[in-house]
Formats: sequence, structure tokens, C-alpha cells
Amino acid sequence: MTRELTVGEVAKRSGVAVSALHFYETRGLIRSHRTEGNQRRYSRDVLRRVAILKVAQDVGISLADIADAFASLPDGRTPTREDWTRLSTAWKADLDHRIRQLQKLRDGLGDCIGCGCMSITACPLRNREDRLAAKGPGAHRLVVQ
Amino acid sequence: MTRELTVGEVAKRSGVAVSALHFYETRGLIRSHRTEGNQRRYSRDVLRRVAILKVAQDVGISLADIADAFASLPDGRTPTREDWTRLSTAWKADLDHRIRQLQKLRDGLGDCIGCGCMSITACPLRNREDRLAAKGPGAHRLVVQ
DNA sequence: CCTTGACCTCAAGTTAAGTTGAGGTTGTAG
DNA sequence: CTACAACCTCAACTTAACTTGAGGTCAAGG
Repeated sequence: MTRELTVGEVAKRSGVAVSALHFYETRGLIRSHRTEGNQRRYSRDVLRRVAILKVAQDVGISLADIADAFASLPDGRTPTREDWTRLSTAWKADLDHRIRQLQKLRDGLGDCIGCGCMSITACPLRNREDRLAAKGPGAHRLVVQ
Repeated sequence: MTRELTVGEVAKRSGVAVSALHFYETRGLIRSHRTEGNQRRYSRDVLRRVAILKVAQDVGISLADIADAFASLPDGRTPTREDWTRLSTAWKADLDHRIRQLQKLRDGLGDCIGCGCMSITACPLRNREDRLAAKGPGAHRLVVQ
């Protein structure tokens, strides 16, 4: 019952495609070992990894950043409660930050988009507009759902 | 002083690259008219459009969706306060929704990632895990910063 | 007039996060 | 022992949102 899982089983249980699991593996997000016949076998905690991966991804964290966070998890053994807690703490700060940003935006929009305040210097949107000039052309922005 | 703007000026003021402005134009997000010598000229309200575009993009709204929203803006004339307010209202609902989702996630993570509750059926993460199987392989997810 | 910087178009390249397909192997059920 | 589903690898394709480059035009200063 606490048998190891095949890719197909993990795919079914976690809701991601087999090809996505292969891909995550190349990115170091999950690991597996192989049977005699070269087929992947996963230990059960891969399910938790994938679940957390998806949740993080949904809130706009890139796979690269998730990989960085996962790097703090132990390599050889199944993560303990403490290991996950460390991650949780890191995520929580990030989520708090994102929530604050969204709230700022929502409130800024409520006050500003329709208010005609583009002409006054106090408007967040207007500020944004002229301040960002410094950033100039840069790298691609990420994409998230 | 209320002269029209060149691409370079808009780029500098709005903090996006000239190439990005060209690109937005092909996507119908902004418009310009041409001088005798075929150079673009923008009316001042393009600055507001771009500012809002970037803000919306930052919170994870795709250009396609932004274009949809912008489609409700008047074609010929400069948008009025009412026009922007309509947009603002649409954004606000979306932002509220996103904020609620993030909060749910943050709280869920706080309770769940480190709690070892993967084994009990009440855990949001665990539920997510097995419920999503229905979705199966699907379209790409978007990417946003 | 000529140079120099800003513009123009169009095609091709880039990154993220996967998917799709071809060609071949494994494992299990009948 | 033979189907047939599930697995394997590797290369190529996809989408979003741009950037980069090539090859050529426009405009303002000296």
C-alpha cells in the first residue's frame, strides 16, 4: 500500500501530465529512481511536492523560484515537518507581499483610474508612469496564470 | 506643450521599450497616427493607457484580456472619466477575486504545508491533489511577473 | 550639404513551461 | 506467448510577450 508510484499514477493523482512530470524532473523539481527496466518510480512525497508546486505556480511563482525554494529540502530523505515549515514560512512572506501589492493596486485603481488625477503628482499611476523610465528595456517578464 | 508625443518620448515617459510600444500597437492596445514622413505620433492619453496596461499586467492579466477590456474604451475620442471608471470597476472585481485566492492559499499553506495533514482528507492541499485529476493535460498556463 | 540620432518595417530569435510525435522498450493480462 | 497499455528518449513545436538585427528613411544641427 505504501508502494512506490509510477509516472502514470503520479500524473493521475496530481492532475499534471506525464510529460510535465518528466519536465519537472529535468528542472530538478522532483526526483525518481529507476526500475531494472528503466522506468521511473516515485516515493509518495512527490505528491506533496507537486501539490505545493502547483499552488505556488498558481500564485505566480516561477518554476525557477520554486526550484530554489525546494533546494532547501533534504536530498536523501523524505522532508520532515520542519523542512516543510521552513518552506511555508518563505512562501508566507511572499504571499503576504503579493497580497499587499494587489491591495495597493486595487485601491489605487479605485481612486485613480477614473478620477482624472493623472494630472496631479500624487497619483500612484502617474508616479509609476514617470518613475519607471529609469528601468528601461529589460529582461522578459514571466508569465503565469 | 500639449503637443503630440513621439515613440521615443512615450517610451521614456512610460518606461517601456520602443519595440514594446510597436508590439502593443500590433495587438491593438494603443494606437497612433502618422506624420507625413510615416513616423508615429501619440496623443497624451496613450500614457495613461500604457500605465494601466503595465499595472494590469503586473497583477497577472494577459495582454489579450487587457485588450478585451480596452475594447470598451471609445475609439475616436479621448476616454472620459466614465470610460475609465467602467474599466476600473471590471478590474476591481478581478483584483478582489485574486486577493481572496491568495489569502486562501496563504492561510491554507500556513495550516497545511508544515502540518503533516496530507494524510487527512480535510486538507486543502490534499483535496487539490486528488480533485485536479479530472482536469488532465490542458492548455499552457500563462506567464506573468 | 552632410552627419547623426531617432524612426520605419519585417523577419528571426528568446524565455518559460510544457506538449506532441516518432521510434523503440516493458510489463501484464489473457 | 502474444497483445496492448504504459513507459522510455529525444527532438521539434507551441504561446505569450517581447527583443534584436538588418537594411533603409527622416529630421535637426553645424
